[in-house]
Amino acid sequence: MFYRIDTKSPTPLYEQLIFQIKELYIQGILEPGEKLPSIRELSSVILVNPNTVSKAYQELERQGIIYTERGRGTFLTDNTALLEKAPERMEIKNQLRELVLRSRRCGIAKSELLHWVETASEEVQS
Amino acid sequence: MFYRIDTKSPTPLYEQLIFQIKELYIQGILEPGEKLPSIRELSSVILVNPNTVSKAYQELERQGIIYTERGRGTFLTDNTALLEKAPERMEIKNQLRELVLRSRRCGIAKSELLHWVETASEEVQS
Amino acid sequence: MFYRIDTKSPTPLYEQLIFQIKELYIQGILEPGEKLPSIRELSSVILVNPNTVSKAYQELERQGIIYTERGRGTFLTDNTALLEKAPERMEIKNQLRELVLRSRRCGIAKSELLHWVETASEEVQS
Amino acid sequence: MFYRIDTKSPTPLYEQLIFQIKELYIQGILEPGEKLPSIRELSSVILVNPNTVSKAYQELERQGIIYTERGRGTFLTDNTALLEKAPERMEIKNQLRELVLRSRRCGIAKSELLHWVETASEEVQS
DNA sequence: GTGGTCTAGACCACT
DNA sequence: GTGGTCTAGACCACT
Repeated sequence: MFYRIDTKSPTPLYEQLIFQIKELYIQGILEPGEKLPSIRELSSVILVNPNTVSKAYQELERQGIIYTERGRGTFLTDNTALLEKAPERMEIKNQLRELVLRSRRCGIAKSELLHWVETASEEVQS
Repeated sequence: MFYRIDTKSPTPLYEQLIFQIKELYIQGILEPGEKLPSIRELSSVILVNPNTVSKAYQELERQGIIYTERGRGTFLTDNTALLEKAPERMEIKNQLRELVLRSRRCGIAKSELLHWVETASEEVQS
Repeated sequence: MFYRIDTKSPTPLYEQLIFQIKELYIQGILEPGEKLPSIRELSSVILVNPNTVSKAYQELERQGIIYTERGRGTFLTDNTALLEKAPERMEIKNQLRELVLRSRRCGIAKSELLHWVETASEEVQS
Repeated sequence: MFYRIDTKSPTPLYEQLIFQIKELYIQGILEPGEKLPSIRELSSVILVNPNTVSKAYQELERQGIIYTERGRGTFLTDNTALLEKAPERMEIKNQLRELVLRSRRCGIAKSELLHWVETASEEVQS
């Protein structure tokens, strides 16, 4: 199975799930229209509380990545916007990794990088 | 005064203080050997509990940025290693800001960036 | 239960906890992967404020002895480096006790021993 | 001058003074009967509050190393017991330094050594 | 329930 | 006055 979460990571489990499903979708492993596993099924597979899976699905629905049909299940939308941006996402992700590497070499702590992302995000927002 | 914290930010107050003092030090506004305001003084200036300032000072001491003299106060060390890396720090910070901007344009959420920094950090560590 | 602290000792409570958990781990009484009691539980067992236990846990995490899973609890890492050094630690501890005994016989105060350890540590560091 | 104190050391200034005067006495640099500098004089030389010097002198007097004559000054006693134990003191000090070195090599923190000295002292006392 | 952060306030040793 | 430790208790996100 390709769903996997790391309970030791500082990233909340439900966010890990969100990122993973998005990633699988962008990489074409999951396709538009495809049915996702039910909350109970997925929670038993990845050994996580059903509430955690539910929270992830709700957020994905809010982002327009999935939709639910009462009684039938949860399905991936045909989100072309997201798919089109896949290459740029990849690039940003790689450049971020590059920066993390350089940071390590000059002794910048992870907490500092995270804080810089926070502050830059706030500036951009306003 | 140049110390300021933002109670609305998701970054913990004590971390904001750590980052700020480091930044002031790197920019040369605070100089090696200089005495920092006492815990009580600073806490009354920035309207924060003394324990919060204390936590920040203790972490800075752990990082070798400051040292304390019992009954006398807290002073900045002569941390040449940190000062020498100032330009590269600046550059990394700027490139990070650039990435945040680009991310915004293609709809990547802040939480996603934070998670990528987390995962990249873990990979680098091992 | 094996957790116990001495409020009359000059060693801070949180340090006593750190030393004790490390000791239990090294002696194999606590094992890698094992879950430590929750902060609230332990604090109620040893009659200490939760913040004090928290401080000890955070320092142990900094030392790589334990890790925390958000919302789940605190667990012992598989710190082989520490376990391998157990015999030498034991030996050093014993020889230290021997020196303390001899010191007592020729009227050397505890404070003097502590100071010698301090100064020797500083010399070694540089 | 041979009196020197280190304000950055975690050892209290008045204890540093005590240790230093004792050391100078044991090494024969200060001799029995010799007059020590007055509190005001010494405090101005080593740039320390007079109260700190006073506290050191009081403790040395309590230990029978010095005595004061009202209006004349402070003098070193003829403490043969202390002088006779000088070689063993030296040896213990050296062995302690050796242990500190070994500790460093197997990652034992200074705080741990200090704690072991504390606990061993308590055991011996009882 | 779990740990993380923060406040208010006390007490202590050292200067 | 200075930092260090500790308590009591609140609030938060995550599970």
